[in-house]
Amino acid sequence: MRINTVFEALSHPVRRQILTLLKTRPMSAGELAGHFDLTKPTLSVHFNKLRDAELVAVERRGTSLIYHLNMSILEEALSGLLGKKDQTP
Amino acid sequence: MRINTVFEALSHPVRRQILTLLKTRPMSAGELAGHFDLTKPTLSVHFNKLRDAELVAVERRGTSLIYHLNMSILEEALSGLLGKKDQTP
DNA sequence: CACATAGTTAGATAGATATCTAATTAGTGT
DNA sequence: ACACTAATTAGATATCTATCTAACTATGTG
Repeated sequence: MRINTVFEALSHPVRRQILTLLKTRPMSAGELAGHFDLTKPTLSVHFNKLRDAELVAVERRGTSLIYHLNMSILEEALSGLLGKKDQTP
Repeated sequence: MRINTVFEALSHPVRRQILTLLKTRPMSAGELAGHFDLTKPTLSVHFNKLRDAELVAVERRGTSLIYHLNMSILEEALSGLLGKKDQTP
């Protein structure tokens, strides 16, 4: 896990919005793109950065690519900043 | 709290390192600058971004400016991304 | 196989970010 | 008032980031 890659990925509002959208359920690239006033190639670049950070995982389903949220990386990165190694609640 | 400002501030490794240094104790601008291979003006810009995001607070002590960590903003921003409004442990 | 659909990659460009040197402000002491 | 130290702001520049259009890849269907 590249902590720098994770925080860079989180630094753009569109990418955080994508993560928020994926909190409800997995979505295809096209469906996600429909929520923004940006072209598909632009969104595709954002998807790549999220994937590089492992904040999302991809699964092909026919012609569609389905993006899934990966919460655990988010938690890892944050606990890295916030505190000690093991902080059992 | 500008969530965007907070995440932008967190996106640079030097700024995250500054926060980590401040976890142990408050430090002056000069002392913080000593930990990096960058000029003071450059660090000063980083301090400003952290202050804008309210991730740190400043207190003047004689000719020195002492920077303090403000954990709560970090937690707020993160819980905003991670989950529901109130997630009492 | 030809075509349509979903999505990505490539290349170009405008705008934002990080960094430096030089100049400025603020506080302390002589 | 002057000099000294700590730190900031200003201005310039190099690099990085986001975005677009155009071209390409992959999958499914008649």
